[in-house]
Amino acid sequence: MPRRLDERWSTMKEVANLAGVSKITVSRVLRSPKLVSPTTREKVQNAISELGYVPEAAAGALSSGKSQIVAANISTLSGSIFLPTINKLSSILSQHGIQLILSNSEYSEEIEFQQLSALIAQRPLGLVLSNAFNSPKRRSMLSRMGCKVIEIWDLPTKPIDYAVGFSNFDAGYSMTQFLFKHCLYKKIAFLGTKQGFDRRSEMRFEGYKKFQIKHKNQIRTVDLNASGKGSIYDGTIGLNWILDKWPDTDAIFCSGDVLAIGAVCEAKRKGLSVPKDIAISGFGDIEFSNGYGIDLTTIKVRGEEIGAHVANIIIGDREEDFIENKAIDVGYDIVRRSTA
Amino acid sequence: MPRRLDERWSTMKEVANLAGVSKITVSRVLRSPKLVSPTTREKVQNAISELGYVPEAAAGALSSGKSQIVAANISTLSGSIFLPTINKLSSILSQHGIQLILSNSEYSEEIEFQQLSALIAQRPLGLVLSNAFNSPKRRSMLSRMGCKVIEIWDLPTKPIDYAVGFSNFDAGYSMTQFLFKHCLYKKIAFLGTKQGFDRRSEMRFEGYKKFQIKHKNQIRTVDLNASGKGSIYDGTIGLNWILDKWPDTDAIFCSGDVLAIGAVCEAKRKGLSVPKDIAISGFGDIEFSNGYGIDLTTIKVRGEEIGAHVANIIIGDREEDFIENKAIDVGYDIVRRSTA
DNA sequence: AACCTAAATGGTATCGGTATCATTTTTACT
DNA sequence: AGTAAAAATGATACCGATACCATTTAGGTT
Repeated sequence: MPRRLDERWSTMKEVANLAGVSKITVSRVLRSPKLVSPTTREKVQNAISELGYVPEAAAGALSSGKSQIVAANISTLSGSIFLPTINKLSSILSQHGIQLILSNSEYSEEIEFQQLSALIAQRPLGLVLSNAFNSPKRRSMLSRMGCKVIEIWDLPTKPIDYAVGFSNFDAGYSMTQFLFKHCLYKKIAFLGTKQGFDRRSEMRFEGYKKFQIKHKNQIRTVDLNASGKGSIYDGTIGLNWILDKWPDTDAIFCSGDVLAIGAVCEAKRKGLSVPKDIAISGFGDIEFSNGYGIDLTTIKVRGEEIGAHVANIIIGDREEDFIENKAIDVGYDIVRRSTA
Repeated sequence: MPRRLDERWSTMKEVANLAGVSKITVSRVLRSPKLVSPTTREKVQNAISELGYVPEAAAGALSSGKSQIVAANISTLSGSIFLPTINKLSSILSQHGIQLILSNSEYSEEIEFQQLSALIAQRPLGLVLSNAFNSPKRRSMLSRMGCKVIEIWDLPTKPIDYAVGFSNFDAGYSMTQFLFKHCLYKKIAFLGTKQGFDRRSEMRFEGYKKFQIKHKNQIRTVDLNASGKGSIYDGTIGLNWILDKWPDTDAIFCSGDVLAIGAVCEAKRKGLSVPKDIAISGFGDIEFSNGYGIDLTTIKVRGEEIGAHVANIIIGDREEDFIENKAIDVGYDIVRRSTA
């Protein structure tokens, strides 16, 4: 009894019949046309377009054991920080007929785990993660993945498989150093998430801390965890908290541009001059950081480049190239504009 | 000869053996646990966790004829306008074990067509489109989809299947009316894409035009097509072009918030007072529109609500509810802040 | 012409699940 | 207790492609 409820799409068999060949030949025309004679190829292609045949990915995946899917789990879509990466990745992959499955993990750990299972169910070619998942349960799942696991936007000391990013620790250290040594601010505070939600932000904080300790500077930071994830509003609050606690602060290093924009705005609202009264720097160099009055001093990250590298890893056949090059450092730039 | 190159994942058969049941029972435990006795269910669940079994989506999809995938093709990821919608959609779907495939169509028409084919190959449960695809070839493909086609962020007169959005035409008309009748600006210009790239923007322009014609007002607009897609920079240029051409313009309705922010900024840079010398309004109410100094008058769109509706349409079993309700209007709000 | 190699094509099993129907076991009721 | 209905479980075929091996055809050589 036929189970095809949906008769809309013709099958490879039907194409084969119309073209007067066997279905394996149709398969060859689609996957390795060079093995098929030009005459046959044309017959088959005519049949394909006549029937409007589109092969069913699930069948191909099952049969070949390889899906045409890449899964990306990023910590958040809002905030736009990952957009250039995702955009670029998706563009390149789609040119190779590979689809990108996107999921975000603004969830409890349990649900996150379910999500991971759901992604594994797709048996993707690659799994792109923006968060270092380090719980043993996760690591064990990931190491069994059987596909390329690519961690992005950071450089873990021990990548599961591949990593494309830069050192958030170094970035935090560099910016603090830049503010201290180059811009000559002496009482620098850090504003941003320091634990839990965003590990990359944590690492930037650690970089800040290291520099401050090394130079025997006071560590000035407030806890934003409860309130927020780096919104503009968080920036306005954070600035006030810091200035309340340490009124002589002369620079604030914000762990994200959005926070920084909020802080700049709030400083101006309070009648403070930026950077004369208080210098502010950010991280990310999102579109809004430059132009229209804000003109933020920040750290520019090459998000698109990360996406392109990830795509190459997934598509690349010459895996040997990466034997010792599992971690790609795309670096970052400190961009000095007018806020610091 | 076994073809399972990847022996990492155990199969349903292996789970069944370990639990001492048939594999169809394992399938039932996963898909309709109520049909299985509690005792058996537990045995099976133990086997599943012992083996770390994760079912293979491709096999299920092939066998059942239903994938657990929804495909979304949106015109652009950058610009962040669709983010709340995608975010919400993805969240709800993932709670139901459905994966979201994302592709963006910043491509030539031909490649776009290939993309559509690639999406069809996945036999998705639903196809979400942010652009009204109207070429006959596309429509014929889409009508054969055999899945729910959902157009978002606009309300086409004849939806292919479903539509969730609002009338961009009305929004354009309303904002113009608001500026004219409520705010009493008399020489209103429109700044934005008027053809080609973004149909929704076109429709807002048409709304503007209709109001202006009806009230015998002059239509003031410049062609941004060549230069841009609505960046901040486009806003700065656009403002100048408009003021060069019609120096007595007293209000500019920008077809997007980012453009509007650019325009506000440029106006201030030129020493103009906003809104006294020139009023500016936007569209979208993105996060950056409010707060920190910009405080833009704009049209607020309920992007998340759109995502939620889309998810309900896809998940909803009670299809009857939608017999005559194929188009859901989520509306919009004009938000008056300080720039107009 | 005979023969050999390479190119082109086909037959069959199989991937890992689910649909369908059949069978067994349990429950409920006269 | 006997029997019908319901619940639980299983056997088998099948979804639509590809892998593997076998076979046919074309092309070139001596």
